[in-house]
Amino acid sequence: MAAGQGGAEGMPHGAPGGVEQALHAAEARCLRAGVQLTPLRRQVLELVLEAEQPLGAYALLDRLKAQRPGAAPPTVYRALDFLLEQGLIHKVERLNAFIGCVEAGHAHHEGHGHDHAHQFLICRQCGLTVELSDHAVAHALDDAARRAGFRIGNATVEVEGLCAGCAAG
Amino acid sequence: MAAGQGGAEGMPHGAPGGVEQALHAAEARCLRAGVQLTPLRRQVLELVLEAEQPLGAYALLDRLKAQRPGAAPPTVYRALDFLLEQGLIHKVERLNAFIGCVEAGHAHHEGHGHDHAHQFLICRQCGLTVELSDHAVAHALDDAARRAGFRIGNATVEVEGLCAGCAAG
DNA sequence: CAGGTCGGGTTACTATATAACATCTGTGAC
DNA sequence: GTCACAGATGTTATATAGTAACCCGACCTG
Repeated sequence: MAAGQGGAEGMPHGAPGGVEQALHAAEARCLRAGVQLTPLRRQVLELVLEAEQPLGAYALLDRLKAQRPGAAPPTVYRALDFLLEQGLIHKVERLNAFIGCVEAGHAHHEGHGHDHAHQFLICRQCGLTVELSDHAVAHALDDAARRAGFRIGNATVEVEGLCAGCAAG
Repeated sequence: MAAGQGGAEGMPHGAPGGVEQALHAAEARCLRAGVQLTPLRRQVLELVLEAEQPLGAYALLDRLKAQRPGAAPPTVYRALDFLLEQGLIHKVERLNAFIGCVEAGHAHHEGHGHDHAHQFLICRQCGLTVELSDHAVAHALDDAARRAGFRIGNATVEVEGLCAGCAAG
């Protein structure tokens, strides 16, 4: 929970030290939700969290095979579906890839977890992907949708651009 | 908010009468841009515009085959790439599908066309997909991205929810 | 005509995702 | 104990989405 208490906003994923901690938080959360973070699911989550960038399902599958030779596409997709449902990871639609949810370990999200407003910034050059939880964006979107008569559910917000480093370089 | 003078905002796609008109606008626009809206590209655009919902590339391919028996995946993908570049259609990432751009025919977009801020509202029940051009959303996103040090490019904003009809029914 | 660009045909392939069925394991009913 | 069930995973096959590479013909230009 600590890790990035508000410092999480705008942090790149894959901060190496935080992985263990995030796994423990995920365990606790699943326990409380009454669902099972099985060894397989935990392994897949770990692979996602270890990566510095969003990973595709087949990239995950390749890595998973090192530990589980028998792994096949359904193996990884089922684990990913579970992790998505629990709000432990997100899918980046533009990349067909998966990334750990920065907010997953935060106490104030536990309990309603898998629905927090989030946005991704994706650097077109270096691939850096940053998760935001910008309230103003979420609110504007909510507003616009309501004006159009929509009752809104999950939103996919992904911006492609250049990160500070690449823009400077 | 020009064409349809505010009326276009929030309109469902596929208004049947408008297809011919949109095709003519597209022709004029391509002429001005110095690019060719060839018969194939025009056919694909027509198929996209005729549909009431976003269509996948292979659904388009099937329909295209009625007119062009030899059509293959590259046939339709190349046409779609062109139409995307010209800003005549959009891709809905969550559906891997394509839909006509509501703004394409608007005078004030011609000339810089393919980059206007847009958002989609997608009804999870009936599939109704509505395109918005909400300034507040675009601005909030721009802001948030700039604060994170990103120079922003294209944004994908897609909200899944329930349309007015389905929420009422 | 030589050489270029562009649109499109054709073949083959890669990548992403899911269906359907089989197996195993734990739990509660009886 | 064992029957039945549910959940998780294994296994095989297939569906869907997207691209690479090469060719050819039309057209334009020097």
